[in-house]
Amino acid sequence: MVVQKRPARYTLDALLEICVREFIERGYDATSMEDLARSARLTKSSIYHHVSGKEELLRLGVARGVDALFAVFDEEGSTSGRAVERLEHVVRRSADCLVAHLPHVTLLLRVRGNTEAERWALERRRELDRRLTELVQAAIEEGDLRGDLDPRTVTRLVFGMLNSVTEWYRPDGGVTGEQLADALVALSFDGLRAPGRRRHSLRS
Amino acid sequence: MVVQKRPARYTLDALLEICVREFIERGYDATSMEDLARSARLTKSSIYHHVSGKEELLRLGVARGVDALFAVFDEEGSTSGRAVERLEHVVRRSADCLVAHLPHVTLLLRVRGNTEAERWALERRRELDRRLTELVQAAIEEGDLRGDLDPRTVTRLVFGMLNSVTEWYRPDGGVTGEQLADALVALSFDGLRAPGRRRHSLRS
DNA sequence: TGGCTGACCGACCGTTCGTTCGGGCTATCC
DNA sequence: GGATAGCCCGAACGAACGGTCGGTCAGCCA
Repeated sequence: MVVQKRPARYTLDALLEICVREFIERGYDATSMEDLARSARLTKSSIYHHVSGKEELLRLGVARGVDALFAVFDEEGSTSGRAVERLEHVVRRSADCLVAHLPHVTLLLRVRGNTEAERWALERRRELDRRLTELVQAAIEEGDLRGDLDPRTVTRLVFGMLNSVTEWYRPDGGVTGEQLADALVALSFDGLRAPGRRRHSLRS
Repeated sequence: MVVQKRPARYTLDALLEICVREFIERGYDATSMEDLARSARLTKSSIYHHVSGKEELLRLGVARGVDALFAVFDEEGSTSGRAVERLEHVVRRSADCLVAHLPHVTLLLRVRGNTEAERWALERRRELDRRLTELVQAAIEEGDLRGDLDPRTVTRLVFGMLNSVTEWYRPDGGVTGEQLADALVALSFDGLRAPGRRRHSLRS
């Protein structure tokens, strides 16, 4: 029978939260187990009671980020309706999701492929990229998006703008998640230019 | 008198190029001096003949990236004309510059502030961000950019989209620097939506 | 031709890394 | 109240780290 013996200082999730924060601040490789232990007010060896090692902490962290992002594509708004509406839904909800799971998604977007866990994360990101590209392609074919830009390129740019949010967004920075999602959708679909002054051709 | 004794295998720049490439591939912290030496076909100790240590390689690399980006703001097109035109010039030329100095700029955008050199690089990036924000603010006040979005937020989003290019762009990937710059400017200013279908209000 | 110097190397330094191990403490169960 | 199991600790491990040191070797100049 599993019983609570002594009140544990940490659940796995609580410890993970702290470690992910450290990974983000210094970078995974620059963060030592001592750093993690100090931040959690534990000893190095105690951490091994909760996880098998440093890499598992990374794996658990990025997996949470992956799960959060993939969930957006399973929502009803991402699977039915015109492609352009599905695309808008994905962009908006991805922004929400990014804000809601900021640490995990940030960690996910920083992996470089040095370990098995990181390579798995990179492959999952590529899959997201593929799905987004399909949406853009479909929306162009349905005539709702301009056809003078390479779908692959604009997908990466929109995705890049979306993901760049992890580089600067702070929940207490005066910008709500909804405002951010609005700005992202507005910029992606209609651009910066003031209404009535839009250009419709590529070259100046 | 300084004379060439034996033909040196490396100039500082040539060695730096190799090291920057390694830093980008694995990340600075995950790259050991042994990795660098192996990639340069030198021994560890030989590298210290050219530079004072690992951190100097990082410092030299990011400095080149900083110089390249700042040069854009000193160009004539960035200092005269309407703000919206200066902004477009900066975005377009930053894209060019990013493609032309891809490795150094990529390295610059990855630093996390662990060393003195990295903190200096972060400060310079913040300065670039400030200048771009000023441009956006001015263009809104001149009535050329929509005023319903927070200048700070859209600056960061456009900057983020621009910088995200380092995450995927490859010179041999079939997209020229000019095509990329076109797509970036088109997306930033006019958005994805097909002409004639634009929305002008924020909310759906 | 012989000394000098720039370029490079092999061996090794002290430190820090991620991880392991044995054991101690404490709250619960029988 | 003894046994048990969960949680945590101190000490230490081998490996890998960035960096140092003395020396070798090739080519130029006096």
